[in-house]
Amino acid sequence: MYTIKDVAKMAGVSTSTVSRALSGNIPVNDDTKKRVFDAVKQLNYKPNFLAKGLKEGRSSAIGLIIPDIRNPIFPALARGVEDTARNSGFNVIFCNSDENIENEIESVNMLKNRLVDGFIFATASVDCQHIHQLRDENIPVVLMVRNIEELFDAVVTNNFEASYHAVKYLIDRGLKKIAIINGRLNLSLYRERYAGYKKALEDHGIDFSQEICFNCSTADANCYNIVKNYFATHRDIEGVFATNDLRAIEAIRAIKDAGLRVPADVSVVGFDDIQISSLLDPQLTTVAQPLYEMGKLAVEKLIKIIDEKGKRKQKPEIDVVESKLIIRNSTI
Amino acid sequence: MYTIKDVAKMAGVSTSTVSRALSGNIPVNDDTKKRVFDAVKQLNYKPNFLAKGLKEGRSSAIGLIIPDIRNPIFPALARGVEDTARNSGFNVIFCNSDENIENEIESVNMLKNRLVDGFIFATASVDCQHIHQLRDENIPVVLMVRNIEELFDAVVTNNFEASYHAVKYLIDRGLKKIAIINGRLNLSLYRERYAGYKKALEDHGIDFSQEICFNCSTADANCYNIVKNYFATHRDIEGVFATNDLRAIEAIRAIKDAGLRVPADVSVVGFDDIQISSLLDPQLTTVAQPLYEMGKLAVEKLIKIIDEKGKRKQKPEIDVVESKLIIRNSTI
DNA sequence: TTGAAAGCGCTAACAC
DNA sequence: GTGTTAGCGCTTTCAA
Repeated sequence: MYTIKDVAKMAGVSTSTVSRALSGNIPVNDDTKKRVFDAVKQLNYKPNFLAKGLKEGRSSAIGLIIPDIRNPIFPALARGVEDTARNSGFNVIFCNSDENIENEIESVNMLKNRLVDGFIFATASVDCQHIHQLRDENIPVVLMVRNIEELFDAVVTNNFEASYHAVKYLIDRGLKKIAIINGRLNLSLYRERYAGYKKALEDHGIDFSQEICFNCSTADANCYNIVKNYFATHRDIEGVFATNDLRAIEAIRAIKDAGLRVPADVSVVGFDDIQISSLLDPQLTTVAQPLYEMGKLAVEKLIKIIDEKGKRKQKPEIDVVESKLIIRNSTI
Repeated sequence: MYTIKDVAKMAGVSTSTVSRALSGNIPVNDDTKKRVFDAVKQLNYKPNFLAKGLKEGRSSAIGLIIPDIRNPIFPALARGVEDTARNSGFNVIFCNSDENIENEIESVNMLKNRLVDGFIFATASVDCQHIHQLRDENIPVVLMVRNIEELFDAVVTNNFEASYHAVKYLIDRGLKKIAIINGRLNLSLYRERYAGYKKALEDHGIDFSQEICFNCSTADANCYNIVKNYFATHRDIEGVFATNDLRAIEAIRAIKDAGLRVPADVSVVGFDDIQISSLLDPQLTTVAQPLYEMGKLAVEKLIKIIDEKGKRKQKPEIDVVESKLIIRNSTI
């Protein structure tokens, strides 16, 4: 590995001239510039990011903190993040938190020691002092997918409207008794989806019934049993709005195993459009979130904040992207 | 952010003493050690990894280079990598290559500039000069999932045996005409799976027929059409061995759409046991790779090499882990 | 057992 | 337009 000194020596200039020539935006004589570039090429010189980072107090790296990359919505987000970061010269260090605040704090601390230039979080809502602290230390933060009380910059989807339209779609198809399978209601995204469901019922004169609001908040695995148990004694539900695709898939299995057909007897709508949803039988009608795009937007937002650093930030901005209903075969 | 100087001042010692106390393995007077730790705690001092890395020529970070995190086998691997790396004090910087050698080289160069301590690759086989070069520069490398000619340390699965047993299982169930859906045969893992298939047929006196060796190497999407076209004019295949789950899922859809039943008319076996495979209808019989474990092993191997650095490595070691057939409902 | 000092590779005043 | 120099925060000789 050659250093800037080697380049300087070969080009017959000082290291600062090399530094300036390489930076691009500081005037350097064309002739010396050429000599520098020749030397760089000949030695295949690559600047040491650690030295640069140490000097500048920044690292051209961002931290990505998500619950678990194995959860099918995160790969696309992560990919959007990585592509976009790379295009701007950033690397991404990724950490899984398992929704555990201790893990999250540990990761944040490690990444702070690395002088990452900013953080992207998809995190649980409760307990976010560590994020507040980042803000207080003037370290850029953007939340993704999961919003916390409008306190931070964020990129989220229009959960309320998307859910409203998904449920409205079922209603428009003539269905009246429509169940919802909720997720963890301490996440705002699930509260919003729940609210969209209720509002759609209300706007179309359908009574809301707590009895058919299923709760699969703990682990997705339970969803199958909850739905199956219900159908063991009731056959009245015509439609199911599942607040994510995994729950929709579980529900479909449960409905089938209860001896009913999807969509002939029961229509099912999911949320997320994870990769597998189009491969199922029946293919899942679901709300597609632009996950890759959200990751991209989150990084763009973060980099803007990084570049503006110093100027004290005003009110946080929440970017809302549009999710759209993809109609496939799990609904009549 | 406090620095080692602040700690030194508060503890009334020199920075070198702080450094020694913190390092743990250099003798420091118990009393001064205590004063140092007190100061560290009081200031909540965290060492700057960039400075440490610059000095030591290492960064406590590893590079993870995979084709695409959205490919369902990679999240579990990545999770295994991250968990294990973190437990040893390493962060992981992840890069998607899209199987593109240019991207891969670019990522490698960026990460080298960051002085990552080692690389984990899941990469295509052709053209691996950049990996050779890493080795020549004495930068630790471990391959994962995809092996290249036994040239590098690697963690792979027993593709040949696992495929052999999967096909043997179909044969044992009384099936004779068994097709295979191959992947890109320039990847050794697919060549091995193909070889396992052939050997199983041969050992059980079944003629091999090129006509029912389907090739879905370009894009998984074609798989549906290839299979459907075949079944449009033939009804003779009793079993299908798909060399990954996505192809198995496509095949099942194609078989169903051709008016046949799975598994009553055609049994289908997949490979990988991606998350969704147990949620399908029918649930997929498939070969489960211990993906998380493989990621874990790859990191353990890498860290061992990092720790041994300097000692010139001998022959590369290939760790082979066992994949196992999971019998579910897509086979009779 | 401890401190002073050099230096990892880079950038940015500051001089000229 | 360019060189000299200091210094980012850390570790590690070298002396004491």
